[in-house]
Amino acid sequence: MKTRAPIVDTDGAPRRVPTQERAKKRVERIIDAASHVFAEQGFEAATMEAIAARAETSIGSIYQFFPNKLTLFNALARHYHEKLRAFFDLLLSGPLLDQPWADILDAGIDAFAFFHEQEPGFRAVWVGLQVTPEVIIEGEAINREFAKRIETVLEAKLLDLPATMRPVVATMMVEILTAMLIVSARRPAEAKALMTETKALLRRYLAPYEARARKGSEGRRRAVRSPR
Amino acid sequence: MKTRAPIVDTDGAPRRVPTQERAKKRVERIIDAASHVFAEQGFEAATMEAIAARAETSIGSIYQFFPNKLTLFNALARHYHEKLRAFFDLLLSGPLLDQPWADILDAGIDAFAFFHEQEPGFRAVWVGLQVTPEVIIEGEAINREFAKRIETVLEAKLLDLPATMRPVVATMMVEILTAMLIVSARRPAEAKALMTETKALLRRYLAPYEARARKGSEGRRRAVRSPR
DNA sequence: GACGAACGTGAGACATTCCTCAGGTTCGGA
DNA sequence: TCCGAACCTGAGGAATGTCTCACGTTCGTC
Repeated sequence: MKTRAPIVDTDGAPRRVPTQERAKKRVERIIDAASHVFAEQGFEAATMEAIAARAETSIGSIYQFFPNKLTLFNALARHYHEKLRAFFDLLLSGPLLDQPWADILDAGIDAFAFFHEQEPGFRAVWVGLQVTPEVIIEGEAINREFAKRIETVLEAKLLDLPATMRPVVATMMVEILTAMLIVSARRPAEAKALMTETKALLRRYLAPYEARARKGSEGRRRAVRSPR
Repeated sequence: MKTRAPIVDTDGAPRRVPTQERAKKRVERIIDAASHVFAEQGFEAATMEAIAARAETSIGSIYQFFPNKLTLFNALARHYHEKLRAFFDLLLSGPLLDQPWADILDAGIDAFAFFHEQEPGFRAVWVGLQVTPEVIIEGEAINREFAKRIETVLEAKLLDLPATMRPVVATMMVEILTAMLIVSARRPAEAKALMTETKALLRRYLAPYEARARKGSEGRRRAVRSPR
């Protein structure tokens, strides 16, 4: 009989949780290796053996902590989602929010692009690229969360954007930025031009929603706007 | 899900070409079945057996005409590319080109969206979704070709858009439209709103490039350039 | 130092898939 | 009707992947 010590529910399958420092380090190495291999090969093509080799450990070790391949991938996804959350908390809690909306937009795009190319496995996680449907659903959640954050900025900065439209506009921003970052990654030569255009495009898209001082009275009703 | 044997695109591999009517019909059935299975499962998850079953034939028959899985997929891609080409030839040779640019844009988006949701396997082919890197490269080609076509429309209609910027702008249009169609497919409830926004977004993006009556030269209508 | 728990290993059980091929069937021209 | 070519079939070869498990090692505690 074997009482498998600390047992935890990792996506449904029971697996050991690392308690010793040694094991924690190993799990870290596995996640790091996985991020590279998944990024380079895609989910399907990536093999557990390749990940084990890159982590300089054995397959068995991986299965000590991750019950299966998909769980490992999801762990990786969660890992990046945490990082991204922290990243944006930092970004939006800084002095950036006092800037004009167009500057926030540019800075946000730059920041996201930076994160995008900085983290190896991030793209494999963020996009549902080369991945099973299950994972795409997982990815959807963070997309929506990201959009929600953008909504709060929209609310604060684009006073002429009706509240009911905020979700759609935020979704557009997230999806378009994501798409263009992927395209940029596929075409390094055009990447810079494409990102510049993306900024211009989003600016023009959002411009009509900026509450600006209008001279004279028009027949159209104005959105409520708070004094600043 | 798993790739046991090497998947290589041996387009030059010796394979029988169907001569009898019976075989032609079979090939058609295989392609049709493949389009459904690939669309539903993705490239990796789709199995040749599933395709054979759906085509109501045997695995052996598929291999009579297609040397391997990737070649079958590429044949499917070519199949859709043909269709898409014809579709756009029709669209751009019609009376549409005499309309204002914004109307062409809307009509083009609608048409593409229609094609997108009409053809089952098209999305699997158009997007490199759930597919090996080899196939993404293949898909890039048609993306660029599509962009090239858009460039000619830009040239004719958006006279204030510098020639040097046309490639970038056309690429933006293709990639953004594609991305939004994929998102729409993932979120049916929001699809309509997203497509409406996509139109608005692209209009605002392109608006500055419209040659409009400027002070001094008022009254002269926008010139519609004759085709080369 | 002793000892149990946690940890690490990797050969191999098991599963799945791509693709082949030998043998049978159908077609079409003579 | 005959016959060769085209066609069709599906069991199985070969390859490769996921995941297990029995056994060996290291750690933490007393």
